[in-house]
Amino acid sequence: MTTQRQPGGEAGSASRLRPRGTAFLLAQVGAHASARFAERISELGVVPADVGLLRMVAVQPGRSQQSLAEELGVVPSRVVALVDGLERKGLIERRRNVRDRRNHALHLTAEGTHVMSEMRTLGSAHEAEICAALDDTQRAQLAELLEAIAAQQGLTPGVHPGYRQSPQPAEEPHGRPGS
Amino acid sequence: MTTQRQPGGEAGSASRLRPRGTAFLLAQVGAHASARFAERISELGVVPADVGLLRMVAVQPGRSQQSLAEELGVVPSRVVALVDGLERKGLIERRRNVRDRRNHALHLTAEGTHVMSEMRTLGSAHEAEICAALDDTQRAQLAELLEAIAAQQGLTPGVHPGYRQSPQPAEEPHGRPGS
DNA sequence: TATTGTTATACTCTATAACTATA
DNA sequence: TATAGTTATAGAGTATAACAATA
Repeated sequence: MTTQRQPGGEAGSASRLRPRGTAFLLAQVGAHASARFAERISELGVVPADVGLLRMVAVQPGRSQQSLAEELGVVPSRVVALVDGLERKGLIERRRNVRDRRNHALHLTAEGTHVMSEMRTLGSAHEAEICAALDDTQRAQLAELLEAIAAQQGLTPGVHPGYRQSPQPAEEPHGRPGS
Repeated sequence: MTTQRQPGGEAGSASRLRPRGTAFLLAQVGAHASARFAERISELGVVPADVGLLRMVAVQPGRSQQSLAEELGVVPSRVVALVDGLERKGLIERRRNVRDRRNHALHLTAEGTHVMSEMRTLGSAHEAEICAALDDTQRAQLAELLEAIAAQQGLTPGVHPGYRQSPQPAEEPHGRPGS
């Protein structure tokens, strides 16, 4: 079937045999990795969007919802929905800040801490699965290249762009399936 | 912009110690690439989901909706919606198959062909933007590593997993004894 | 009866805006 | 008046299932 070669090789005449660009490969493999990760964590009862929020609260307990919204790049009401879900599942709890009672300080519950630990285990398995095709040297190489791109593109470390609220273009409805 | 602040920088030793996994980086950079691509093509009046379908019809004119649904991994009704949109935009047309009148043969219009050509230009610019941090050798290296992963993971060349209908459990059925 | 495509419908996700309670 | 959070609402995206036309 398609002869996949490095870009920069011979410019394919037939679009059928034209090698996929690196950017497409990134999107394709990245979406696959996301989907597989989502599958894995579903057994913990959480969705991908929960994970980043949980980790932020774990790293910095007592954070306000506002600050999370800002760092994740979503509107506050979205954080409400996410925290609602996590609270319902018993992984997180809201505590009124005594100094400013408008503020909700977020903390992991014992169960939440446990889930975070489980998540680390799943994360390792996930990592192994996705990189199964590569040896250690290649993995290091890949990580280095990706980090260079991430830095140059101005991505926030640890924050998945899926959180970012899509700027609604004037004309076309936008959108984007998987990612 | 080169060095992004780590959330909880000074205090969050835990997240500092352990660099993001390669799988996460893949998901992050991949989602970013997808989002930027979506932004770019929006000026052509199409969304990412349109692109794969357009390309398939371009490569193999006269295809049935059924065959597209199968290859993309979506339900037929989804193809109806996509083709509806593309037909409304004047990029594609349905022609009744004379032999089997149940069948709709899909073809690009002149405008559709033009848009495909524009898309190739945008694609090159996109590629250059995403890989701006890398030199030619590194780009080749990256493509090679990604192709190895894609092949080992069984991804269909040229098909973005975002199409695939994934059993998305969404917000995990309540009642899940999270305690 | 089986197959291609379509319509009707429902459900999830997520942003906007109005609202509450503090300050 | 300003801020943290919440609720109400609306729109896009996408699957399921019933349906129509054709074979």
